[in-house]
Amino acid sequence: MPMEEKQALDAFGALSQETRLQMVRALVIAGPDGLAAGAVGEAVGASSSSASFHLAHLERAGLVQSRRAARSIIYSANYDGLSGLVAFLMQDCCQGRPEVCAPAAITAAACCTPATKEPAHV
Amino acid sequence: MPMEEKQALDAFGALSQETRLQMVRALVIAGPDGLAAGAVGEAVGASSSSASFHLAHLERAGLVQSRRAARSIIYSANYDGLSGLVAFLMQDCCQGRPEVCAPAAITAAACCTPATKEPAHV
DNA sequence: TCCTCATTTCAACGATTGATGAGATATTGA
DNA sequence: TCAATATCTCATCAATCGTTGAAATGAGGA
Repeated sequence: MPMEEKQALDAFGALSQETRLQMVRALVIAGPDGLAAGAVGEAVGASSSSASFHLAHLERAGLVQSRRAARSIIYSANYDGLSGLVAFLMQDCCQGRPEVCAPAAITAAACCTPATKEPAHV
Repeated sequence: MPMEEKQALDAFGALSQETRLQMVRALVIAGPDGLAAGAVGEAVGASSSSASFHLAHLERAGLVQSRRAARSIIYSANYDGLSGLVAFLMQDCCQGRPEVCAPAAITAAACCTPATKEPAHV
């Protein structure tokens, strides 16, 4: 199910900024355990204030989520949000045009290790 | 092959604006024949000046392309650019994480009419 | 050539964005 | 309770963005 347009606009806006794109990458790589806000900031070379600003932006956009752990706030990638954005891009924005979706399907199959998941041939 | 990061940032920025997102939709629906600049502007309710501004932005981002036809300039969706962006999102940004790619693969399979294209089981 | 249509370019403006540093808030441990 | 740590919030400021209307460009038809 594709995400709502408003949320998709926010998500695109969130990913259109270099610092935030790097943050998403770092958090995706970190996996479900996530990283503390400070660690994310350090990973992308942002001040604590700037890191907080951008992480809040990403959270508002539904691309990451946070939880408190002791003194730290741990951020982690929101996989639903990310895959929802991919789905939006293919379905809603690109209207399911085979010219867009077919190459995307090939990419998906190639990049997410077909062995992990059956092809889901609908 | 994923697009370059700089271009992806531009593309995300281009899609983060309502008028431009609607323009892309209109052009994807219009298909390879495209629409004249004026028609795109009318479709999304933008002045000629504003339409020109946003179409130029989309073209810079590699999401649409233009050609002249008589007095009109015809814009059309750049399917390579769009599918490249989907690929970037899955591969580069999301690092090929199955949590992101698997749902995306299902979406791709479901939305682009599997009958049109073999599953490309790589 | 002159006129008209379609589009782009330009300058001005208000609104939004991102960076910075200071200060506030929340949690832990002594 | 007090001090230390981790993070967030706030105010400020420069830069970028999007809109508007007027003027410039470019192509086609009389």
